[in-house]
Amino acid sequence: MSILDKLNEKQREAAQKIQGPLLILAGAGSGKTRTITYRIAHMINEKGISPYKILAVTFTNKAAKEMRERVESLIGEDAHKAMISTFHSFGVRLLRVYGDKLGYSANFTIYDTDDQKRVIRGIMKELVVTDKSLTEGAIVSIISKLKENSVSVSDYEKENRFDANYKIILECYRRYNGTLKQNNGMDFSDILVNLHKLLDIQEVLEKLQEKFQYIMVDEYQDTNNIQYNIITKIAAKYRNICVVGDENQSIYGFRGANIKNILDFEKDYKDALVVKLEENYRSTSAILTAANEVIKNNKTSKDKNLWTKKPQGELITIKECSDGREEVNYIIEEIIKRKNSGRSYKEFTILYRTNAQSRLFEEGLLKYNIPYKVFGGMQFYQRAEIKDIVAYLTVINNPQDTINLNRIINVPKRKIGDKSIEKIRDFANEKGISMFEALGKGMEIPGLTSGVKIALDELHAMLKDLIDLTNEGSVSEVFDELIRRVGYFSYLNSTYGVEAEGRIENVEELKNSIVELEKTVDFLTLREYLENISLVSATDDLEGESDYIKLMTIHNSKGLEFPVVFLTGVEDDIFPGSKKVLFNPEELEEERRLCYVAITRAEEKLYLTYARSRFVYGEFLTKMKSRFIDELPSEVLERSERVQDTLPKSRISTQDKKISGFKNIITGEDLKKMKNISNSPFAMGEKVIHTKFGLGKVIEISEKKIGVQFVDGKKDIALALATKFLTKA
DNA sequence: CCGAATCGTGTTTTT
DNA sequence: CACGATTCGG
Repeated sequence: MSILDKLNEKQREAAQKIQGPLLILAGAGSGKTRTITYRIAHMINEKGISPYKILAVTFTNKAAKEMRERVESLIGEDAHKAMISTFHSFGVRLLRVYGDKLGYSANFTIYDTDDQKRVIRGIMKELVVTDKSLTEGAIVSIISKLKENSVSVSDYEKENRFDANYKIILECYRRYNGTLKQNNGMDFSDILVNLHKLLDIQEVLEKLQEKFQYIMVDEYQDTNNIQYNIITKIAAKYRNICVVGDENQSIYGFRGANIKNILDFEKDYKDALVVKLEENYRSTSAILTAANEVIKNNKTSKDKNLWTKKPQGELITIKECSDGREEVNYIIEEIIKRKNSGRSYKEFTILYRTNAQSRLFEEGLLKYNIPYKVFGGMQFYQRAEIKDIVAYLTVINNPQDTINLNRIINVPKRKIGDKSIEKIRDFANEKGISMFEALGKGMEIPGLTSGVKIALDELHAMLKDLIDLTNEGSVSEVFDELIRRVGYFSYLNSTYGVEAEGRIENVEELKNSIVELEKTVDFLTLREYLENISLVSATDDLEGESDYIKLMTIHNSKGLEFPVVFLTGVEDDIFPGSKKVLFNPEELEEERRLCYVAITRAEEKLYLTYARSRFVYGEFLTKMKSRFIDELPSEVLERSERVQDTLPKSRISTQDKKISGFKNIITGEDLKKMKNISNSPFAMGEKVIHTKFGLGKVIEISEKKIGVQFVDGKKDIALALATKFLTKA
């Protein structure tokens, strides 16, 4: 009897190969995670390998967590002794320990994309960049790419290129790195860059090689060059490296993932054992046939064909809709139909290419009172009020962090404007102290009014008290004290009016999440907490308990599976996306892999929908169905094309235009109505539907406006416009 | 220094 | 269209 008895033959072959290089090509739904977790369990329990010697790297926290839990269920406590972690958390852990060798102190800040943009924006101002074609976002992504391809500032300088913006980008890159270093901060790429730098230190490298003698990398097709280098270096001594992946699911090229890493593994390790897992346990054969056919069109696809013992199952439905609204209605009808015949909401998932597409669905679902949850998109942590609080906490954790200090120095308003900030900065530079220290010496700073000086003094004292509090208090205590001392809620109330309530709720939700987190560990330090929130991802909190429909991008759906999947907006220019794709065969292949990922999420039933016309960029565009639809084999398809429009086309479109297109244009008719309105058209407590915010309830009526509570907050609507946006529910 | 109005710009995908 | 950034008047 062995743990491995529960695996199929191929899976077992892979799990038994402990020594030497191993490549597992695992098709979608082929029991990849199962194979890895059993392999780890087998190594520890049956081969006597110390769990401390095992390093397993994944891309998302969710995957790491799942892997840990599944190993634990097989062998118990020992599972936690193995290092099962994401690339980034692994890097951060090591850098907390060894970062001083690279000039960082252990409390370094992790900067997200928004922070990066802010820094670049500042630098561009300094450099007086006039070229409008250069956005901070573009520069941020260029810098990230450079970093993840191990091109340092001096390497880039040596390239000495002649493109128009080269010099500007080079200078941005240089100053950006300087700024981050000065602030004791790292961006996501720096975590990898610095981890890689650590490995150049012989003593550290040897230590790690000796510690992690058995290495596993999940989703290997998504590794970028620097991740590849990191893994290669650590594995170089013992060469016990097992990588798992599927070249057909490489969908992160835009962020530097290099599909060659997996394609060339056999060249890198000539003695590698290659195991292909092709039996799929997830989907019906109709779905697999479709997936196989689509991916065949890719040249980079290795020879691999998914098969299943399952029957064909339901055909795949292709639905043509006249526009986005009909697409929504159709999907809702199908959901209701299937719900009535026994399915529950949580079995349905709506997938789309871009986050912006979620809106229409949200409106529709709200209207029909169908519970749903959107994953990803505008994230909780990106909301202004949350970012404010997190910025405060970040400064408390790392007072050297001037970038976050700048964010909150005048929030709430303390009369410290741009001019004053400049003076403080100059003073700090001159004295060679940090900006935080300068706050404490406000009285000595020339050119400030006395009011500002007092404000600085108070701010400094407050932050200092809070820093002291972190030594004895828990994160939630610091949090409460912060809110109280800052007077944050009254700030929200005075600046956001009726909208404040929702924002206060968000802050409270943040507090709750801290309390929840604190329950799971002995003692949560502020540093650990901040690290935790900067490394979480969109689907990390996906739990299967509650009964709601899931909405997410295809990217976010990777690694997940759902009984019924609606793949929406399958139109040229949306999926495959932008026109650039037409000219770039590599990008088209990536889009096709994305399509493959989407199809293979479905277990039992798959729908593909597209619209003949869609409202984008503020106007109606005529759309063509995606080329991917033509790549599907017709024997597994069922077309649900409308035979005939029940309403004349023109009427449909003008109606729609009225609702979503020109809702802000007021006609003579409306003006007449406005004059006649003497009272609110809606009663207190009445349920209403807003064209944009969906279902809401009237909770306030005044002379000029009515206040409506929507799901994501309270909004004010001018009485004169109320009938235009609102209808009775 | 602050708030309001205006102008301009932007759309993949995310650890 | 919708958001953010810039600009102007107080």
